[in-house]
Amino acid sequence: MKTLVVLLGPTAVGKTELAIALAEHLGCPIINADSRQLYKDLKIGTAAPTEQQLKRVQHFFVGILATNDYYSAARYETEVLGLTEKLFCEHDTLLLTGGSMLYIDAVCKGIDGIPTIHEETRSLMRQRLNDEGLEKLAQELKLLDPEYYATVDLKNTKRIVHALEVCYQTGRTFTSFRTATRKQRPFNILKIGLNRPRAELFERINKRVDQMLDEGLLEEARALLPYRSENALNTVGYKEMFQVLDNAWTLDFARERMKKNTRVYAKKQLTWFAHDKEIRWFHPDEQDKITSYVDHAINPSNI
RNA sequence: GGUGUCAUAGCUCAGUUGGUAGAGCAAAGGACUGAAAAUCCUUGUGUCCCCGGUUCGAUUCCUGGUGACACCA
Repeated sequence: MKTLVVLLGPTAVGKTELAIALAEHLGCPIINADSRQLYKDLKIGTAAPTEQQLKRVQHFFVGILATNDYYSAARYETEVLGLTEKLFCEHDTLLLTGGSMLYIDAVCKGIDGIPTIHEETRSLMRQRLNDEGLEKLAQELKLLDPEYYATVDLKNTKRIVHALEVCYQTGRTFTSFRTATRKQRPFNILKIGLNRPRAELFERINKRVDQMLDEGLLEEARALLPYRSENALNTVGYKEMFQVLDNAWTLDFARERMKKNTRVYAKKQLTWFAHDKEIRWFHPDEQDKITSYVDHAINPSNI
């Protein structure tokens, strides 16, 4: 039986290095599950694997997108499943690693087939939001999809607008697409979570932000300035750098905001992962424990 | 050594004409289905420096102590 080992955890916990060690141990490639490392020009700010690391183990889904490429969790699901089908012909085990919660769930559990919204619908709704306001759109959603209206967070613009977009484009309720059924996968999934005591994690985050700035994050961001409105750049680190480039913030202020926002992000990741009872948690220093856990899980008779 | 000012949340501070207190930052908790590093929600009990005194009641007023800072010697 084939196994997909999923190595996950909050940002800066130490996934990349451990993933490479584990992949070398298993003799398998790595599939990236970090939604921002997909973009080829977001290197420093996403702590993407280095050239050297990429040489040690074959990586997939790293640096495959241009900054203005559209992408989504659903597309990721499809593409990763396609890739695993091929790779499992040559490997019994594959390693998926990253911290994008929704992307990981999309691969492991699947997400519902909600249609992609056309650009004209999208810009129309954006315009209406601008002209009419959230309150009015929410009332409209109440008429078109009362069931979703009853559960949606009424202050969350994105959710309300997206549900309306789906209603208008398809002529069906948004709810009718939301089956929340778990899809079966033709392989086993073994989830390994990496975590550290909060103080230790935050210390690493703070240090890594300083390191990113030393490595030239500001220049990386400057080069991306023409694309600043792209979703790919709605990302911790780049947002703060743009404030500096606008002369709105000092570099030191941006540095502190970046640290704070990264900490908040790490906390969100942990909140999400906490619900997943399939995850077996380890400290990143417990490499031996992790490899023997994986070895045993992959082939129980082997120990 | 003398005089003065200050001591309140993890930090910087506000405040209580005496009825045990609140901002910013930091932090904590949560939601999440085709933009997810996104988007959105919630959360402030702390020996009000310490020992006494006055008072029905002191973080607030008073004596003393301790510490910090400033000025004068």
